[in-house]
Amino acid sequence: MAEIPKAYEPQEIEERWAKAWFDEKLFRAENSADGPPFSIALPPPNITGSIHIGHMLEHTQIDMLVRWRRMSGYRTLWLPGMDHAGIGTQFVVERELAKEGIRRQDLGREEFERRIWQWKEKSGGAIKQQMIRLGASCDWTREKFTLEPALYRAVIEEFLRLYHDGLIYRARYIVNWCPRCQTAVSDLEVVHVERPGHLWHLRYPLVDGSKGSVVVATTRPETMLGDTAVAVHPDDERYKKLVGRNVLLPLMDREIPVIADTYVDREFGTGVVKITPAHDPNDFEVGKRHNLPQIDVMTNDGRMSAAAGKYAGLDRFEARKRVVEDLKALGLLEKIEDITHSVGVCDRCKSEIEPRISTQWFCKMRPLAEPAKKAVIDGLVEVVPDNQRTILLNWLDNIRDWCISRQLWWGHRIPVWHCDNCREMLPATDSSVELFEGHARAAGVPKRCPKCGGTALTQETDVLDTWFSSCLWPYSTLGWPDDTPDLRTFYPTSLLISGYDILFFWDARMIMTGMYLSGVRDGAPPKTDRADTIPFRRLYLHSLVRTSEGAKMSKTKGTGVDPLQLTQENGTDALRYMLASMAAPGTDIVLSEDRILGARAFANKIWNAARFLFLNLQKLEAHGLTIEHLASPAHRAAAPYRSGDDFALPDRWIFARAADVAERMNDALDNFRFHEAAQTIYQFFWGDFCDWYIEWVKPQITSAPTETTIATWRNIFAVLDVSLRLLHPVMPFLTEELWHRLPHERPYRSIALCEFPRVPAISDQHGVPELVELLQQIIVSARN
RNA sequence: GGGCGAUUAGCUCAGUGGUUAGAGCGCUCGCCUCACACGCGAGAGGUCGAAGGUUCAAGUCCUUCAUCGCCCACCA
Repeated sequence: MAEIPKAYEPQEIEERWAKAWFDEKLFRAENSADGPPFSIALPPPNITGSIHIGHMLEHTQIDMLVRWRRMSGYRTLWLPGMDHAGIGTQFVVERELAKEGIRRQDLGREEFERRIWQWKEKSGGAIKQQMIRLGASCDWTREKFTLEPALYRAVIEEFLRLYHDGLIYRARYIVNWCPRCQTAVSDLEVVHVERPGHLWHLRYPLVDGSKGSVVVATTRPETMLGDTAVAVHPDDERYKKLVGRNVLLPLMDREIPVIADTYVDREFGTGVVKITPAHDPNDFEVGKRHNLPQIDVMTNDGRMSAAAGKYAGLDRFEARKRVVEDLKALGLLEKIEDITHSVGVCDRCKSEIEPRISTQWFCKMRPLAEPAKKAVIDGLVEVVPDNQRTILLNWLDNIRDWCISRQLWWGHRIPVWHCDNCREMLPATDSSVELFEGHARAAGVPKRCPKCGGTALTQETDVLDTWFSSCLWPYSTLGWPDDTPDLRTFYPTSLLISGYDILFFWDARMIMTGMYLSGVRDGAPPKTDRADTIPFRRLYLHSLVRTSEGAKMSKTKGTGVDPLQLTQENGTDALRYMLASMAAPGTDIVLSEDRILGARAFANKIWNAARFLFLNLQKLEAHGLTIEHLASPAHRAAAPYRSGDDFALPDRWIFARAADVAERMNDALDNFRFHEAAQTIYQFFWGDFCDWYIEWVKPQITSAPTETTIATWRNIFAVLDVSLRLLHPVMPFLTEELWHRLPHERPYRSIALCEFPRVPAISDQHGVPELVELLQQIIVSARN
């Protein structure tokens, strides 16, 4: 095999195998062994661009486990797909359109949706190609997309069940409003950043003709235009006499009452709080208790509304400046304090979030959270690392209702119709969908209003939060709500691997909706085994790849690393190995150039060890010895071989080591210790097999054949074979290439369908490792 | 304001109470030895963040503190 290059050149090999695996549908679940099912749903990447290094870390870990299970005899399904990612995708497509000077409003809803579908084809296609190229052993015949008809139907089914059970309601409430995205977002989509700001102290005069006044403090002075009261603590002696009287709201010249409410902290500031029910969650509650008017002084795009009087039309930050200036001119600006405070910004576009009253759809979470909490406490879903379990339980304990409506154009449209005549709300009659311009929409359209008989019905324009559909993923992808063979075979999935950053967004909601939709109700016994209602039996939260400053990798910040470029330079297997070797549970990863180079050297080492064997074997062909004589599948399976009456010490040792390594790798992989699995096989292959075993047997395999030589040759090929199979989950391409250079019984397909090594080949190992270690020490001193 | 994690060799990191704390990279010395210089052989390098405590035994368990990072939280 003189054609074996001296240095491992991964590009051509990887591309060839990636294509072959895909074309042959090698990882279709039906191709797996007939053993117990093992299933994983891919956390669907957002179709907002392409794969980044964080995806690659996640996919490497999933793929290692999936390949390992598949090789260990499980009927294995790794189901891939993509998420439509409502707000995220709409954001990037709007940004693309902006380059052409187009706003989505210019296009209208339908045309804009068409543009996004085009984008989806492009981005989704790119992600799929990248995953294939990076060796993800998914069953692409089962690929899914959250907006495709079957999954659209699942979402409507979910909505209707929750709606009819009274868990989904529509209400006017304070929500997090993003003026850039012009939609409400959930609490989880607001990120808090510490920023320098000001606390403005404003003086509101009493209207009783006295010169008296109260001073309130605010970080958002422009909201004072919507104040409808000031509040003091009922037991605050300083202000008791003011309660029930009025102050004059400056700039608006509106009389507003002084009210008493225990919400006020007497110790903070002056002990007087301005109350703006339409722009602050606490004030909203206070306002409800005291029947205060709610004055929304802003518009959807973050400008001041008509209710803001002469400030109407101004941008909210411009209005802030003007309000402060005007108050100062009136002598009502008591003081300005410099503070740093936490500002909520939109997770997606980083604009400042405006707490604002708005009519939205909500999902009651307490009834969903309680059974989930109990299940986690009872250990029905194993959470790894364990400390994440506490974090999850804490969150479930403090859960609040979920704002599920979004004022977007991209997503599952809420399946409710409004009667144009009487405003009655009519949910879809069933969860069926129909195709419109090639894409799904709700088909269970109500025909007439049962209340007024009107037939002019208009569907709700809001769409659902992306996570409302994502949380069905492990079962909607298997055919739910239908009872399909896939659902019966592969559900609940065996494992969920996700980043801990989406524990609340996704993982927790999957547990909650999974249990609920399976019929688990708080206080009522479930129809099936409770564990079978949880979408996954184990939950592994993997680390995040961070920059050296600790920030998350981010494309928008330019700190994202393109894994394709790194794989071009170093090879996919090397990058996979590097990521695996750093993936210790519970600790985030900072990429290191050195570690990548080390992994690349390892790939090259494996290549050259094999090359050495094949080159020397060639020399033996003159003696009539072929690889079939030495390394046929039967020969490899029958190893180890005796040299004469007994096993040679090196043989005995290397097989013992191999068995030990196999055992440790099985254990490591079963416990998500990817780094240990990677380092164990590294140490074995390089430190034991190359540095010692090959060196020891070199004299025999480089000289003319004898019986001992042949036994040695057979053993060495058997060890190579075992090594390749042990390595395969982490370095699939290289091992596939080398494995195909060994002889096989036809038909043969892939090392990926071979058995993962498990059992020791030589049982009698008393004292061998110790003896060899002693020998190695003697040899080392001799070298000195 | 709560919670979590990190702190170990020059660097990046492993270390599941038990002999002299490990790896890779880097460094020093010697090698292009007919698989590999992405390599081979031999080395140097650590009071395991600080202080207490538990234990026959602590990098590992407990307490306090420091520094860094992350998450959660409606105090204007």
